[in-house]
Amino acid sequence: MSETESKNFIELMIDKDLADGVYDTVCTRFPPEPNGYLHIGHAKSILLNYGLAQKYHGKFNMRFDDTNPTKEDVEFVESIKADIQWLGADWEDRLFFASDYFGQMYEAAVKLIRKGKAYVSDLTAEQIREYRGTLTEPGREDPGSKRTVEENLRLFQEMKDGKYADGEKVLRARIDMASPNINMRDPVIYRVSHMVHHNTGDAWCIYPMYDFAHPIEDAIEGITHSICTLEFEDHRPLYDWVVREVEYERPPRQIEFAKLYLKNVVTGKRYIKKLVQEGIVDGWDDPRLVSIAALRRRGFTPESIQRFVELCGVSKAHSIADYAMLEYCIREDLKTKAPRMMAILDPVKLIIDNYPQGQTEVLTMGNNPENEALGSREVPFGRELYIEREDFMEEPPKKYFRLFPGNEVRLMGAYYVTCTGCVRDEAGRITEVHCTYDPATRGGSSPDGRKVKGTIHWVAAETAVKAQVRLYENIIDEEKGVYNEDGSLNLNPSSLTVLEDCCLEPAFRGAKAYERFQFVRQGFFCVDARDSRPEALVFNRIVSLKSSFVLPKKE
RNA sequence: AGGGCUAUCGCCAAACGGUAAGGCAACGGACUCUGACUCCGUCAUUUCAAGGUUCGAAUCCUUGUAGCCCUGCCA
Repeated sequence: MSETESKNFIELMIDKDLADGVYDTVCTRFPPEPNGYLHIGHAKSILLNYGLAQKYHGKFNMRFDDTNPTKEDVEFVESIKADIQWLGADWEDRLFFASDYFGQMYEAAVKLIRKGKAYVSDLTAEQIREYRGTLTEPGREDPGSKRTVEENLRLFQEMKDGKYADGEKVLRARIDMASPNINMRDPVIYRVSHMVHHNTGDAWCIYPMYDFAHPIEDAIEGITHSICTLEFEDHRPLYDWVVREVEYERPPRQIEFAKLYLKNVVTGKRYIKKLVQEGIVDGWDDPRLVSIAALRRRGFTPESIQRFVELCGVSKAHSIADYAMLEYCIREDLKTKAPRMMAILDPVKLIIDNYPQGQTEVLTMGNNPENEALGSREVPFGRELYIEREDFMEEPPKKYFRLFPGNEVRLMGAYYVTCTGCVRDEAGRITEVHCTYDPATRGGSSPDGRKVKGTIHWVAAETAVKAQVRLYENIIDEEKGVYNEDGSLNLNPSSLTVLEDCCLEPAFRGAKAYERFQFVRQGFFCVDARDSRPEALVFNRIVSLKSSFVLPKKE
């Protein structure tokens, strides 16, 4: 529970800004481009920005950075909004679109032209690249740079009026063609693109570039701290140039932090798109992926992701978090929140020989021993049960406390049973395990106070819900990457395992997806919210088996 | 190579010149109606390296080394 009191470097910067009177409030934003689904990495940015606004009693804005219609789609704005809401970041009534500022951006560009700080270029994209120079050589002056203010004004107006084809002309900021920072070598700030924009339709045929648009968006909204990822560090001088030249008072400050990566997890849009296209996963929300939608479908809670992001911290060091940390967070969160029911994934029959033939009874079991508020449920019990195949061993190794001939264990919440042996088929496979029960131990405790070392879970055979269970493992890429260099897939096909003949207790039936979280001895399982087929319950393994759960090795 | 950034335990990450927090993972042990959970204990004489300044350095200086980012009319 004890939290680290130390502040991250962004908070320290904010503290200083506040102390120095640079700002007197804090306003942050999350500015995604609506061109794909959000993933766990975005969650860090969202929660960081939102959290900062909360902590400093400031504001958090939601803004779609939709300045490039060629890559964007409304499909994504809805999914992004839904994901952010689900994560718990509240933008209240401050949902913005960069495209709503196109008018102001245009005016800002005109202002720059008037100040002699921007000019229209006739160069082609290739020529601009040539003129830009290289990492070690300075660039050359653009011929368009010589134009007069009036000419630039006229040309830019004509660009806006649609006189030019895509690529025919661009507006460039006049900064320094010899700058060691290539972003400062007269960057293009407006391009012609005759496209229908999802928000502004065909109102515009010129669109601002990110480097020009973003600082203006931030300034218009009164953002104080514009937090972005490390790769934009080189753009900060340009960001500062724009807010200075457009003459905003109290310009926002850009601060960069390191992205969140997960070890061996695929987040690249390119790869995921390919996985979806090739049908290897069933969509952007396939539980094996780490998009927000996938994590949600898989049963992660917003709280668990908040916790995870918090645990990861914020810094400028490139880092890759262990998936184990994410698992820890969901385990912690679900531990007391989720009802726990019994499910047998690899069933073998357990027959209680001294339990009256035909008799059944109903036991009441608590849904979560750590949280009584979750109530209880009725669980049918009978002479024939299913137990986990691994809960019986004919010849147990040392420290094996479950069923073996002569040993007494507790059937969770039911009775003590003593194993008497097993039956095998011709192939030698165990088909039945036999035992006797002690009627005096109903409920799972003995009046004489004797103890048992093992407790196992079970499901009554007669009422068991037979299910096909799909266990998902992450799509991981071990070192080599998801795809080999030749484009072939490099994945472990076992990333999806289908278990047939699983047996679940009746309480599963009719439960809402969220309520179906379980412990099955060693893992959390969650019914896939998307799959409602009763005969094919879909589970996502959230916690993989740990070595300590594997049977002890024989010595 | 020009510029920018980063280097603290297997993984995150504190420390802001005063003598290396914490979490995850791992490993012991106790407890337990889920071999979970919980609890208790162990886990960096050392901070990329080498020098220097200082009573004192992860923190300052020097010189190296390694990794990441930048040559879109993407964001």
